[in-house]
Amino acid sequence: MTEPISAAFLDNPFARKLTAFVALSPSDLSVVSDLYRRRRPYPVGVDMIHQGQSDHSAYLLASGWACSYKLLRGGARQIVDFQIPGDFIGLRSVLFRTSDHNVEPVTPVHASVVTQTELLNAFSLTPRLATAVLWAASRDEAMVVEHLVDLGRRSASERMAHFILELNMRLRLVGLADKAGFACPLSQYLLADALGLSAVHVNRVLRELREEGLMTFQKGQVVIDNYDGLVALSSFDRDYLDHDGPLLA
Amino acid sequence: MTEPISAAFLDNPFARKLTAFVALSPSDLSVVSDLYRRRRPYPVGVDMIHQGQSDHSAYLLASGWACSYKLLRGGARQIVDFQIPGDFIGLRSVLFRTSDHNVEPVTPVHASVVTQTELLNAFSLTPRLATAVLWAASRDEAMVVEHLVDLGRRSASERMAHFILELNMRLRLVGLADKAGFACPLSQYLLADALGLSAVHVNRVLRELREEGLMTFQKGQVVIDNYDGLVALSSFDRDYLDHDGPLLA
DNA sequence: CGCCTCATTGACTAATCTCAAATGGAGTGG
DNA sequence: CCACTCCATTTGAGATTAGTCAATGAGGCG
Repeated sequence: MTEPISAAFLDNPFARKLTAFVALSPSDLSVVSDLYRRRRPYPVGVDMIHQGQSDHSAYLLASGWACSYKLLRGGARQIVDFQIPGDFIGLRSVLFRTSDHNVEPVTPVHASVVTQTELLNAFSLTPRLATAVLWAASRDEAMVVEHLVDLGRRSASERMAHFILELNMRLRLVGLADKAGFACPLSQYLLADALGLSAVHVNRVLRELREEGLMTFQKGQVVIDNYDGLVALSSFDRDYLDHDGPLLA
Repeated sequence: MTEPISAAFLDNPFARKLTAFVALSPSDLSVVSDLYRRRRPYPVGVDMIHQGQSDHSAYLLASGWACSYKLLRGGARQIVDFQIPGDFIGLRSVLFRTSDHNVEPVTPVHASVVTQTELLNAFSLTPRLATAVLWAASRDEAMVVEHLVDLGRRSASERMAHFILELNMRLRLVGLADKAGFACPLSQYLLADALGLSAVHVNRVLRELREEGLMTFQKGQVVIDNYDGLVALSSFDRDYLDHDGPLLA
């Protein structure tokens, strides 16, 4: 029941993302397509992964956005990362049992559950797929480190610019953005929790960037008015997003 | 040439750390001891791992402290993590090829180089050791996430308190600290680069914590005057430091 | 001694937060 | 269709946190 490769490629962001790194074989692609076909909806407001839970399943995000975050005493929260179509959710919690944070949908989401057994099974059957998945995991890790640098050493507007550029690169990989902009369902509160700012200040920063002709984020749409300007402002260096792959396979 | 286990345990921080997680067999311990015996000195001021380098070797830190960091345009730097005796340096760069940051000694260091081949070899020969090492890697990752939360959502004094408590827990695991304090070779500049603060503000925060009877950091010595007070201030939760182990082995 | 680096402190400045209020859809019930 | 509510966005004013600049001290070392 293998579909034509081009079809799997077109509507399956996961296949699209992974093939950007390794040339997957038809049998690899059919595993991916099987997973993709199994997707179910998850509503906003219900955690997909909850801090400290023992059920270590992972998800393959087919459509919609999610975020992983930690809550602090006092109600504050820090968003560690956003997940977009094609991303693995909770991969580390399956590989490493590190589910010390929550994951919840930002928009209504379609995702396929992957159990630990299935994943390890798929790894032994399709080593190239395993390689590709581990590559994706190491890329995620590099993004967390870069996020840490953002919070520690960049100003609010640099952070915002850097964040938007990173998101843009990630979305382009799955065909959901181009250099001119993309649809973005994140509220200013979500941006604030990710960038370590207050929502009020996020609003001011967005206005500032708009008035300087760099980018416009309104009504769920990011328009990049001056790409090079944003790159210069945030000293964005895309290297960390397309490094070499993993060795363990 | 296997040494008595107690000897390996006592002067080898790496064995000490790993045995806190899995009971290593005599043959596991002899592998660890062999590595430990191979250690060489590395002076302060010379990078052990340099951003973008292609030689993907890792180090086992036997004595001294190191730090991994990223540099920004403009000279600012962000320290991602400190490495203390018993820690792996650049483990991820061997497993994942993610050497997108620098590592340099903070004090004169003794460490053993581990090549990729050796590591993978040791993994297949001593699976329990592999399990233990991957556990350590996933713990490191949890620390990076917690560090990110620090920078994004905690005030300067909360950050400092949290940092000191985490360091304390880590050092206790290798017998270099107890609940009352520890020797700490970090300058206020290093603390600043790790905590995303200016050195001047680090100094003020330390004074404040001292005056409030919480902790005293002077002359390379951290004295914890009020442990519970620090825990309360920083909402420190040690769970992320002793979670369950990895599944891949 | 002279030269470092690190720690300490004060005075001032800049970035960001908090509080508060106004605006503007989008949906909902009547 | 209108009144109403809810929620995200927007803006202003003032408070707070943390940064910058500058000067001084204290210890280590050739």
